[in-house]
Amino acid sequence: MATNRVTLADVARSAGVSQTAASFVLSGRGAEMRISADAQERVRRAARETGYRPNIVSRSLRTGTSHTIGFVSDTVATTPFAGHLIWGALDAARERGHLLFICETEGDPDLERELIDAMHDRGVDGIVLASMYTRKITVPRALINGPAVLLNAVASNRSPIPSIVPDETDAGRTAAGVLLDAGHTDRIALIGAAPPRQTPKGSLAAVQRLQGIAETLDRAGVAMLDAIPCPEWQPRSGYEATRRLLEKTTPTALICFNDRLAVGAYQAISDAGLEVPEDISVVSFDDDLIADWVRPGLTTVALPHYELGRKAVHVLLDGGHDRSTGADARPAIHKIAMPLRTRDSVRVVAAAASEPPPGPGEVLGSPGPREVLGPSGPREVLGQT
Amino acid sequence: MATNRVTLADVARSAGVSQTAASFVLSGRGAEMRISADAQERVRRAARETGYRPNIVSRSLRTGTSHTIGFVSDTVATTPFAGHLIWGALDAARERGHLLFICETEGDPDLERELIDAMHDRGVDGIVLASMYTRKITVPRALINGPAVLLNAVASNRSPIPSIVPDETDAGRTAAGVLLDAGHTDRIALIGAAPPRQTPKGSLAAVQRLQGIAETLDRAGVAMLDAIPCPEWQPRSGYEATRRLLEKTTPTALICFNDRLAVGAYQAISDAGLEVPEDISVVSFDDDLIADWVRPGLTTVALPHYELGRKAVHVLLDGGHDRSTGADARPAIHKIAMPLRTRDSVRVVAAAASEPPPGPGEVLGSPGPREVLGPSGPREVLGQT
DNA sequence: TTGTACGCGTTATCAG
DNA sequence: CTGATAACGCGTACAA
Repeated sequence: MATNRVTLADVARSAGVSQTAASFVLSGRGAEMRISADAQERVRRAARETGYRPNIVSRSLRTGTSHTIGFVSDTVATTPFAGHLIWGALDAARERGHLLFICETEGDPDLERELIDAMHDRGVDGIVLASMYTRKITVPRALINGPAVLLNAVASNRSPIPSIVPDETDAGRTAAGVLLDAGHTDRIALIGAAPPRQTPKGSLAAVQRLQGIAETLDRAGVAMLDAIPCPEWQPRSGYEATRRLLEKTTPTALICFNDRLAVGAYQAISDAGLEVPEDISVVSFDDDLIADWVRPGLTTVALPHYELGRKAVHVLLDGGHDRSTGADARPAIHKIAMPLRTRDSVRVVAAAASEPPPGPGEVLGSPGPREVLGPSGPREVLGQT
Repeated sequence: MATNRVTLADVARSAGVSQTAASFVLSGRGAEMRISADAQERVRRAARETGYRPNIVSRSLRTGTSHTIGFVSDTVATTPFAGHLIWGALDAARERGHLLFICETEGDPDLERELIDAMHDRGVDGIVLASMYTRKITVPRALINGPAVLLNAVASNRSPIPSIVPDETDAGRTAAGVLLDAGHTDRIALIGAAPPRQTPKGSLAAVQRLQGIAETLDRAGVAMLDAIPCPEWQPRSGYEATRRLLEKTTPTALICFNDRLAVGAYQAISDAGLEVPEDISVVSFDDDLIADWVRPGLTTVALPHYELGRKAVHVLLDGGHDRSTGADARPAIHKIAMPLRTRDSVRVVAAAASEPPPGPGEVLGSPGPREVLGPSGPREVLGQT
């Protein structure tokens, strides 16, 4: 395969010690094994000078650990937005000395099984099964052949595999809280609130976001003005829904169930001769690229893709010590906070306790802490020529 | 690592033959070794029923081939557009029974070396070193430890490593040809044509596209009206350049050096009270996502990312038998055709030989065949909720 | 303190 | 036609 590598035996010979001694020294157990300081030094020098690198393949065969993780996604790998999932996983893996096998199943269960098996054949230490959008999935049988975590997904069937998902319910609370904090205690409408049945297959965002919103609004004693369902979470649907809404009533704030719906809402609001945020405040979810393109910038609760990816490999690598938690140990579901990205689409209605300059929103004390920004924002996305 | 796998020894025992026999049968050399048909059948049945899968790690240790490829990119992996590079590589690898290690160097040479070494440690069969945009790179020393190809890049130093790049020169010919074919024999201006020095670090697109354009225009005997350089290939620069151009002259067609420049040009044209393509035709390069968003749709010569990715792993896997081509065997540079994506930004000026309905452009016989569309257009890109 | 020997799961050589 | 046996590179009981 390569220009002949130097092996541990080479190093040992070159240092004038046994292979065992060399092995102990290089794995840091030299002192423990009471190898002479002189011999240790000779081994290290030989290793350095010959450019010795341990052969992970053979080590893997012996120890069963390959410092390798499989990342199996439905289509996330080469998708513009959710590619940040991979970014996080990649960074976390590298920090811990692991490499990632990455592949896509294109939603094909057969291909999925084939790829998972192919990874097990290569002795991966575990598999991250990732979904492009947060949803319930049926865990493929092939996964039981080794450690695994579900990324951006939860198991619909009973399964001992832990999940990493965004905290959508809390995101709902955050979104509603932003409006409350800005003094909107009335005339709040929802765009995209759909009954579970009309929601993308297995999607969790719809119900959980709604739950968080409803809970927060209830607690504050404000009633929803209206809620228009949108089976398709695309700009066009958002536009239609908002148009219908504006025909029958006059909201002062909108919570759109994702940014693409919000873009449609922007357009409908504009068509109606109204302005964001002067006439209608808009808050949304995802922090899609467009959230920063539209004018005024869209205040939105961000999907923490990068952080999700990181967490997935951490849980995968540190996992295994949580199956003892009680007899009926349910699979752990790790919820990752969805940080608020404050932009300019929310108007402050009532004067409140704190400083006005740092943009609208972000004021009054509503139940629970409110996340802002967070350290996980990944790098810029570039063009291609 | 897993629920104990079934090994070749298990299969042999279960079939009542020696491990050697089992190995031969399962590697298809049973007949050649004249194993009894009966024994062969028993082995195959045992393998099937026990769900035997060969352990690639141990096989790799023995044979030195891991059915694994390393894909090292600067930042292409999670980039919206050029992620298609990976898509192509992934598909091609899977078709040939290989899995991909994917990682990113973020342009850091130390990290790059570390990752390449980590892959060699894991016995990869070869490494694809990918760049986000086509350019010259200095080949990292670590690559010499095994087979490799350069993807979307060529070596600036002398190096025996083959390259896969888009055929930018021919793309230039194509772009110019589109205008010629549509009857534009006059008043053609260039937006983004920059002297090599002002071009993004090591970028090849600028010079090669220009060369192809110039060559084709020359051959047709048409002189360029003007050429405005744009050191930054971004919409803003395209806007400025086009504005300046329109202040001093009146082109009837623009060749923009990429789609982002073209978007800026659209805006400047609109600001000047003119229309595309009625007043000014526009043709461009890349087939960026926006090319299909803007109205009218932008006719552009596409970067064949998917095809590039495919070709890279093919060359990597089939390579090795091309070092014998003469004594001074230069590294092969594989140029991948850039297909034309015909949309609505080019007006047909002169009536010509062929059918008018199928959109503008795509008519007269100009030197050489003109690529259209091509089978490599990958899948749709989706949202995230 | 150091060296010997065995095994991880395969493939490959070489006598029977 | 088949069955021992070695080897790939490394880790580690065990013996010296």
